[in-house]
Amino acid sequence: MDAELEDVPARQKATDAPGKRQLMAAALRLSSTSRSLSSLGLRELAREAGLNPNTFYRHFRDVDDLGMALIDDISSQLRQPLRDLRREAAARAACCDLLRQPQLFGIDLQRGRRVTHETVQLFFDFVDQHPSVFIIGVRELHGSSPVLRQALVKVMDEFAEDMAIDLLEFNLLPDNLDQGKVRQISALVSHGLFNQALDYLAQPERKMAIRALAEEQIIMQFTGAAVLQSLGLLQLPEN
Amino acid sequence: MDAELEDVPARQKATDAPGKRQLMAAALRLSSTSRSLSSLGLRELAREAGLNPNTFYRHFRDVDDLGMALIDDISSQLRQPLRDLRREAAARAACCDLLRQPQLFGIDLQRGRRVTHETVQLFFDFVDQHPSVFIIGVRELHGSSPVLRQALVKVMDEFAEDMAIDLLEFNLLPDNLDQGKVRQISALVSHGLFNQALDYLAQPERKMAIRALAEEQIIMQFTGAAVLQSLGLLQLPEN
DNA sequence: TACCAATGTAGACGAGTGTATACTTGCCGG
DNA sequence: CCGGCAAGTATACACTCGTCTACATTGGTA
Repeated sequence: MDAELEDVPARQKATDAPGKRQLMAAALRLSSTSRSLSSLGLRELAREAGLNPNTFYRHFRDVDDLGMALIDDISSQLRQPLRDLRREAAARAACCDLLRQPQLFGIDLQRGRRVTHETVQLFFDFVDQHPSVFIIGVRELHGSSPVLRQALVKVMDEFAEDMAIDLLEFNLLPDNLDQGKVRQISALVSHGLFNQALDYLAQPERKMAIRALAEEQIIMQFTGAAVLQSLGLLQLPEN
Repeated sequence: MDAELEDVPARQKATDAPGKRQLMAAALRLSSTSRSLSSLGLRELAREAGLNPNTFYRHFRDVDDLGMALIDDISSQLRQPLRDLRREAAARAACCDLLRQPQLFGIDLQRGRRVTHETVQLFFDFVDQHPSVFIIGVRELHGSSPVLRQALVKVMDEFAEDMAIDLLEFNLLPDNLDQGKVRQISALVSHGLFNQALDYLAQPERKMAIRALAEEQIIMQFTGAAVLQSLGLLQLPEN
């Protein structure tokens, strides 16, 4: 039944009490198959974790509190690994062709497509390896708890921020696109990717198609942005 | 307190029993301020509607059933009006300049931007007038009930389909973009718009910025698609 | 050794929930 | 006028929920 495993690396969790870890794991398990985290009962969680209902009180104030702890955990599981992998991939793609060949409006399409491809594959591989994390994350991102929403938006924006930094560092975009605009477009791309993660997991038979679609969507956005910027027609709002 | 009103036009609802209407209205009211629809209690609904709990059984099997009825209603409230408004706007934008001036890769940027602008304004005006509908819709779109999810995806895809038809009819895209690709891009745009509707409602102070951002995102996508297609570099998956 | 804080358990309380059965009311066709 | 039917109500039962108070076990530390 439980073939996921989802090896929880337990960075700082090692210092946490076992009950706390079990409760968080139970929340992840339940919310991926059952309903949204906010609607999970304190007792339901404890039952799934094989603990006494009152043990919950020892570690969390309420379910939202557990949600925040879970998001902190998710964030630390996601950000650094994904970032490392992406930088590695970008470097790999960059070293293969030392000569930049900007074909179009200052954008090097071949290299951009290769980096995009690697990034997208990386992202969805990660989704495949941590399905519950993304299911609960995207669910709560559109859920009813403002606290969790805000925390998750922050996670996504950090991801976008990392992406923007890489894009600038590896000169993947035309020079006339300033930092702010790169950041905004990265945010759009990031939001898009996370949203598609749910469809990706819900429709295993379309996995490859969704990957390709996401990839093409990103290419379209960056190409469009570069072209419009070159023509002086890009009108992004300041905030 | 309840300054929304959201004048429910009640197309076919007029034939429905008053209790049924009250229950659906209550669901809309509750799920926009409180939690997700799936986690609403049968009794909670009835209480909000000022009815006996058992009245619920007269009209619905369970909460998901009510959700489906609600979505049917939402769909009929949304599709035709939005479509009419959009066609009207497109016609208005088209008649102003009879001469097409394809500036770039077969795309008429000025006209495209104008139509996009009108469409986006229309859409978000609609969101402003029916906030609860969009809150509950987007919530359940990422929610836990597969039935509701599927129904809502259908609504969004119908919206995309209408948009694609208009795009083709008004020749807003380069001729070399075949119907399938227009449909796919429309789907991407549609999904993007609906997803942004939640942020839009959650952050009233950023409403104008979100509108502008959505607009620019659409322009970027279509521009990118047109440019890539012209270069023979558009690689959308068949499905 | 004795204390103590952290962790987990036990049992019980009132409130709220989904559901079943049975009852009332208003309406409409014959 | 009457019988049936749909809509809504009343009451009751078993269950789950969040929370409270009290108790047991552990490990470290003074």
